[in-house]
Amino acid sequence: MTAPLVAILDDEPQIRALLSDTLTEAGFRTATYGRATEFEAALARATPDVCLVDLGLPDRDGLALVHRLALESGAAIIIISGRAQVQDRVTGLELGADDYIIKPFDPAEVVARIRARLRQPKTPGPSHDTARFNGWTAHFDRYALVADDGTEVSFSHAEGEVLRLFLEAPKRLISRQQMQESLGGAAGESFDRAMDVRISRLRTKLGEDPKNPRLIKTIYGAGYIFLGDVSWG
Amino acid sequence: MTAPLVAILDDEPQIRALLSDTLTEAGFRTATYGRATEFEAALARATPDVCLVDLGLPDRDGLALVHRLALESGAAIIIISGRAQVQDRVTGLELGADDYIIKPFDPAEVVARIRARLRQPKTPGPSHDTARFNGWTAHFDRYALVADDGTEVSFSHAEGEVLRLFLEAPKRLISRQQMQESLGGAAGESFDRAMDVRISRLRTKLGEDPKNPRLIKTIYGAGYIFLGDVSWG
DNA sequence: GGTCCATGTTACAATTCGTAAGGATTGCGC
DNA sequence: GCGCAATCCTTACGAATTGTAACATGGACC
Repeated sequence: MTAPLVAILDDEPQIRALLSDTLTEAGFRTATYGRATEFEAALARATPDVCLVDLGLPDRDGLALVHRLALESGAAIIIISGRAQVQDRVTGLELGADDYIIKPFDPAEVVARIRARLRQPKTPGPSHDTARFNGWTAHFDRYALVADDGTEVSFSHAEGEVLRLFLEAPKRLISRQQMQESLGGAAGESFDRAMDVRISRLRTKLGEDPKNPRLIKTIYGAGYIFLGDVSWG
Repeated sequence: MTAPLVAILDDEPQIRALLSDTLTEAGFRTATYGRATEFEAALARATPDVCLVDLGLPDRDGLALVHRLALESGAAIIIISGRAQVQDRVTGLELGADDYIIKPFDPAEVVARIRARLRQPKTPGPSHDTARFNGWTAHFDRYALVADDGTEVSFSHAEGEVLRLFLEAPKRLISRQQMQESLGGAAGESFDRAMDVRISRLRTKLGEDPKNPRLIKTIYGAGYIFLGDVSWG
């Protein structure tokens, strides 16, 4: 009976240290991450029982990450955020978070709320895993893209990873390295053109004009950016 | 599929009315109680899915009631209290409450937090031996699959193991390794194609189109995923 | 213009998966 | 024990996917 593992995702080192210390003291194992890509790469190996997620991440839309976690991971998800508006809390919870704690927080309460989550059995209920954008609807559970006119294109796992990365951080620059970390998993030496191929294939499935891509834009020397108005549902 | 029942226990009629109205609007059934004795008497008849409990009750120690509920009832327990000290929250949660909301509260957040609790399954439910999904009913006690039109297909023990694994985690990715561990038990060296065969046979029994399986999807390089709306009975 | 280098695309090979066929094992009835 | 049937694993080969290599394209800079 190993101690439950709590993953901590926050970009502020001080918060990470505070949470990690408190939770270790309370008898949990902890793993801390400062960036979403780092966190996601680790998810493939270790599966935490609880995830503490800060919404103000530099490299990813935090809510989209929460949504994905809720669907794919069996872990309980607790948002810790400085955004204290009721609307923030409601959307966070609706997207699949199990609890929402407001900064500044009391460590004792965090521990109590984690324990409350661990008392419950796992297995989050099934829900849809879809995102709409510019005439398309991506069904990640079915691995299919459905156009508004009804035509359906299926995509593979590798293509879905790329697509998901884009949809989780729309209108934001994604550097090549970031992408490699999120996808390849194996951290960084072997120069990889595999990603280009993935993107190429995804582009053709989206019906992009190679000369003038509207959705997936290449920023020469920097990375990629996904233009498109995404709404998860 | 009846709406979830939310029990509301608060001594202030105004709060009761506010909560009841909001929750009814949100699609829940509600039952309101002003005193603990009244509430406890009702528990014998109706079993609510969620209990909203105010701690400041005139006729009973609220925390003791929460503790008893947590032990005896399968319902999710949410405390709504004016006592805002961290210590209050911690003890409330430690005693078995699943959430703690501070007065004054925003009704929308209450709804969101109730929904978050309901997303979790109340019972792990391995005791049940039948499950319905997408036009089929699986009878694990009889090793038979019954279609809605009455046709019956029997399945073997090995096939049943796979089917049960899928039905217990619908719409979730099940990695190949996970499956081997759950089924074969044989610790990790000889990678088997046996599992593929099991799944293949199960697919044909479910009448899946090999080119386009709708229920059991293969995720190349990752595992399998069972799509389908499962309800155990 | 020309050159360099990042990126797009295509073709091919390696890996992974599906399924049919055969054989091993188990259980049952005689 | 023997025959038979059911179940399940293994083997073998075809199909799908994915990464790699090779080549083509196009921007940046002079």
